[in-house]
Amino acid sequence: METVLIIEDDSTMLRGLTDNFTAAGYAVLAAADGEAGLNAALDARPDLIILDIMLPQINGYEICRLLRKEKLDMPILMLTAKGEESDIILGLNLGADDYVTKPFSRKELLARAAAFLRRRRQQQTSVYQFGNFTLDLSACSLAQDGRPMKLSPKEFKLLGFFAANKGRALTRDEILNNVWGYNSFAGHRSVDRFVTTLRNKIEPDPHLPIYIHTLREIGYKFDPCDPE
Amino acid sequence: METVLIIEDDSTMLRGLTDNFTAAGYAVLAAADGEAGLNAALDARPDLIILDIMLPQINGYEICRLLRKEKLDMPILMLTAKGEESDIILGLNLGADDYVTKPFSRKELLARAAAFLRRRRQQQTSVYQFGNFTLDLSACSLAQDGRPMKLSPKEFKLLGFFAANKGRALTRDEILNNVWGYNSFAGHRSVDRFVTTLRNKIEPDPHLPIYIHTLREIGYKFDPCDPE
DNA sequence: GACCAACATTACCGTTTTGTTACCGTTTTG
DNA sequence: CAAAACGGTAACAAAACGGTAATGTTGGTC
Repeated sequence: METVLIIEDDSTMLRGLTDNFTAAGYAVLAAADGEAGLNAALDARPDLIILDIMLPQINGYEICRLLRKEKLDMPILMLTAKGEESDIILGLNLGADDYVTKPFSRKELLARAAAFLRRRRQQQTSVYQFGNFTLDLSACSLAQDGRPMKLSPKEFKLLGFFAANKGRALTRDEILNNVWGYNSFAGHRSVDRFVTTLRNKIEPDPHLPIYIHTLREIGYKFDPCDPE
Repeated sequence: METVLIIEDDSTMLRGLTDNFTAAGYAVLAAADGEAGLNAALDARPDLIILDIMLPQINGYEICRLLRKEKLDMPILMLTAKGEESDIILGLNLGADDYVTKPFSRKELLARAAAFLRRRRQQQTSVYQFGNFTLDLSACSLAQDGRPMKLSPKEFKLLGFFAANKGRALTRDEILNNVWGYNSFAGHRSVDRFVTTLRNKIEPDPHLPIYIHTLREIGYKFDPCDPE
């Protein structure tokens, strides 16, 4: 889960923001002053920081500068009552990524935060782990214990579909439509054949599959946990 | 130099922004309507886009959506007269990175733009190392063990694109759009041919590539580590 | 014009992939 | 229990795919 660190001295505001972000599905770290915030950032390495400018002791600008000096490069979203142009520019120049002035809409703040996190997520690849296998869709690679394995295009697509639907019962028709495509003429048995070759490549014992399970009369189910 | 594309239909505003950005040391591409903007973006691949929402024909949201669909991931800074919260959220959800409402301070806009470009610059290197090769994009040079090698312009661009996307599976379409340009008529097989000539120049054994790997049915992957 | 380099396209060829079939053992059904 | 249904899988032929040499095209230089 993605973690958001909120550094804000106004306790009402802090509680409100915490509620907003937890409700939106983030893990929230809250800090009421600059020092606590700085330590939390260094310690927990959150994915995003919401940073109030007006703080006791160390102010927001200073925190921003220190974080960047420590080579922490998560996005920082600054929050302030001031609407002064020069403040905004100062903040952005110190390495902040965005600037929102109070009073602000909670929804807008959440949307801005989500935009940063989405961008970050885009940059990292989609990887599935199961057993001692690592399936990386964006790199188009499968590795067992770090050793790359060779799969044919269809085998790869099929395994990708399985991994994306872990634990779900999949009919042959569903599999055909998603892996082969809607206007493919491949017959049902083709699925079986590819399941066999996949099993031969990834199952420790292809006759007692622990990843790809057969569901009689239905189809198959990919479930690394399920021993049945 | 960094290129900023400004898409804005109000000619006074467009001229003003162009002046601001050129004065700040950027190369500026200006487009007065959505279609021109879209083509300019696809063609020139600017480092940042300033995008007005209210445009004739195609509106800003649509442009934003289309750009992201084409896998262009440069920062997009939206510009609008509307201050509606729902508009801002819509824009950010469509893949925009920032939102500034008119009237805005020129300095603030420049500062926000600079913040994005600074972040981008941090992330991207212009010198790539792989094997005993050194590829320097800004110097437009490739050297093996310090000895310079000659590459044709397209070979160079292709290798640069590979290096910038190390480890990622690249489809022929992606490669064509990024190396050949969006409105090139080059066919898919042209990619193959250039890969062959590149391999002949950089691979120890072109038949057993260790840098540029073929991904059947997909395209290619540049991965100096991956032996497969 | 002759020449040349860069580039796009084409055609041919070897290899890999893939859909199907057939046969077999197992499970379900009546 | 026997028949039927079902899935596993080896074998095979057709199709798809990528490597690459040859060919055509363009644009620049002498």
